Amino acid sequence: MTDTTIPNAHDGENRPSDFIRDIVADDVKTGKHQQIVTRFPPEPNGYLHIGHAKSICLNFGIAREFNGVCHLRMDDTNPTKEDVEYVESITADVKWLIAGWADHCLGLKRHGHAPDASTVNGKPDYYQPSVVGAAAGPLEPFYASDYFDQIYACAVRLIEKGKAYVCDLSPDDTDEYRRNAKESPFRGRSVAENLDLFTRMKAGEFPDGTRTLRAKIDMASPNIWMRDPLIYRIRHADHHHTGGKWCIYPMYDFAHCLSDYIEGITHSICTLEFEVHRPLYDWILESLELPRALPHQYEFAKLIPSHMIVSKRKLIQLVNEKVVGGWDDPRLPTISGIRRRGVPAAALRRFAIGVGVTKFISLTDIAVYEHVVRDELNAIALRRLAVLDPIKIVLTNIPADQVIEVEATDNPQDENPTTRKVPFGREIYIDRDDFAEVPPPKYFRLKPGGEVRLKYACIIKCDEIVKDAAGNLVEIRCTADLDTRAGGANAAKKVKGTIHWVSATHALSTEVRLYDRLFTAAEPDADGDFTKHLNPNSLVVVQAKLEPALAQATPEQRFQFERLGYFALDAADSKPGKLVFNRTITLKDAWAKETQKK
RNA sequence: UGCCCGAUAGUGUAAUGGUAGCACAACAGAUUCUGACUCUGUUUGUCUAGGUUCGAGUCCUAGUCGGGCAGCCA
Repeated sequence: MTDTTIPNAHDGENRPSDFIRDIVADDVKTGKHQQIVTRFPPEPNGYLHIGHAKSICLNFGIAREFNGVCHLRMDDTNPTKEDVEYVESITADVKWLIAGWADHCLGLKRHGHAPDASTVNGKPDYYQPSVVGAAAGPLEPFYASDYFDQIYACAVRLIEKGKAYVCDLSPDDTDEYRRNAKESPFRGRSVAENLDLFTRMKAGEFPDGTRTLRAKIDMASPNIWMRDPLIYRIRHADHHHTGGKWCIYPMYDFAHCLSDYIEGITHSICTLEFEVHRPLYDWILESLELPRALPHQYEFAKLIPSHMIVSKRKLIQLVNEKVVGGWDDPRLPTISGIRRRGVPAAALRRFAIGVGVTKFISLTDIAVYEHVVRDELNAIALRRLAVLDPIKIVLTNIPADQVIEVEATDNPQDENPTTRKVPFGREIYIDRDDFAEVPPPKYFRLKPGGEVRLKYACIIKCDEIVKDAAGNLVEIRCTADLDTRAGGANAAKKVKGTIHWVSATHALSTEVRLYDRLFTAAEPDADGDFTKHLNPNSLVVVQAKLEPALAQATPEQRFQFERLGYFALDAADSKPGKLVFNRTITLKDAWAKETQKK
């Protein structure tokens, strides 16, 4: 029972430790809670992005390490901004990210189940239980909007306690009064009058903006959020989840703490900007004199990755202005985009966990992200041969009708690697970069008169280059030393360079999308105009030549096109017989770095 | 301006009063049928000033710098 041993996080990480986990561990040790319950509460008004991934991994990670539960909850209290499209994408993205890692901690609720009402110690109580794992009947995420009845009842109770009042001040005046710590003239209304007015607000008697319900706290507080904050506003608008039932909606501060309480959340973890709201969070829950244990809010610094834009407003701008193809464009740091790009969930998790949890606002170098993506892919990607910018080579000593099958390793990182057969013959393609008519110093690929090894095949020697009338290189003629094949008499012969190739007669001609960073600046929005720093080469589409085995690629498979990078099938645009591959990320390239030095 | 929060190599993050570690990046080298991976080595750090203490990155005070909040958004 007092066993606080934390299982090692998977994904190659040691057990993470941070100030929030320390608090949770302490609460477990002192027996403060029977079970740890966290929550991930996105507002369904946009797609989830890499920053949310950190929050998801934190909340689900804690649930997972402490045998707890993490609720997925739509924080949907503003009907004018939210939409079911986002509910669906958010749910899918969360499930993808935690699959195989924290599925067993995902807390959902029975479809349509309303909070249980009861009386505990003479006090009214509401509780919405979660269901984890395989359950009878369909499950769905939690919705703050499912608690509108209960939240309304809490507002009424606050009025009855003399701790809330209906205010008729205009929006401008409300702001003005709060900034100047001046009490509203409606602050002294009687309980009866407040009750009557609030009932009529609910009934739809008043237009938007004419009245609000405000908590009566302390207009002299140095903390603005304690200066009689608004807890309900009038909004005659249909809600994506509750339809036309309501015309008043609770504000975040009122709805969030109550949603946490109703769901039995123990640790309510949010980002730093809510720190100043914490006294209000506590005030509401304490003022209501609720019978069960209260949740507590803890704040951490959100993830800010370099070379990316994660602001919802700016992401929407990129989508709406068609700078990218949609919310799931592989260049976007949305979880949908990252998935489509070919990044494994495990890599995103490793990054999201690896950046750590602190209260220090920092800029995380995208290189850290790129490193875990490469590292994860290196372990699982099937090696394949592909040529992105083909130039033809004729091996003059191999007959035109001869097909030689060579054996290629699927992944040398495996302990017992599997192999496949790759066809090889007289005409092949190599990448244009792998030949230099006038080679720079330390160039050890193919050059006139030089030798190079064709990966998995044999060493070839460049005899002659063929140009067209305009002087463009059209063909390279070489001789192949078949004795240098694996198992051959000269197999051990060393040459400095090894390059990739595909058989011209067997190659698949396929669209490959070469993605690169969307922004060239580390902080694209530092000067207020992130569009200025868009990378014009963030997407380059090529018609590539691929080895035939790639015809059987599936959307889940990850590939390393040898010496080039990691690639995955584009699940959205690939059709049978017409495949599309996305480059997830290039391999590290010491040669490119070397040539840039000059 | 008020209130709140923060500050450890280039970047991020450990050290919970007792040897300042780790990862990424960078650089040099080894290895290599991927200029990848792997391996070895190198450079670089406790914001400042006082104080408490045998001992301070850690505790206290002041300052400096950075950030958040001041929506009928979340």
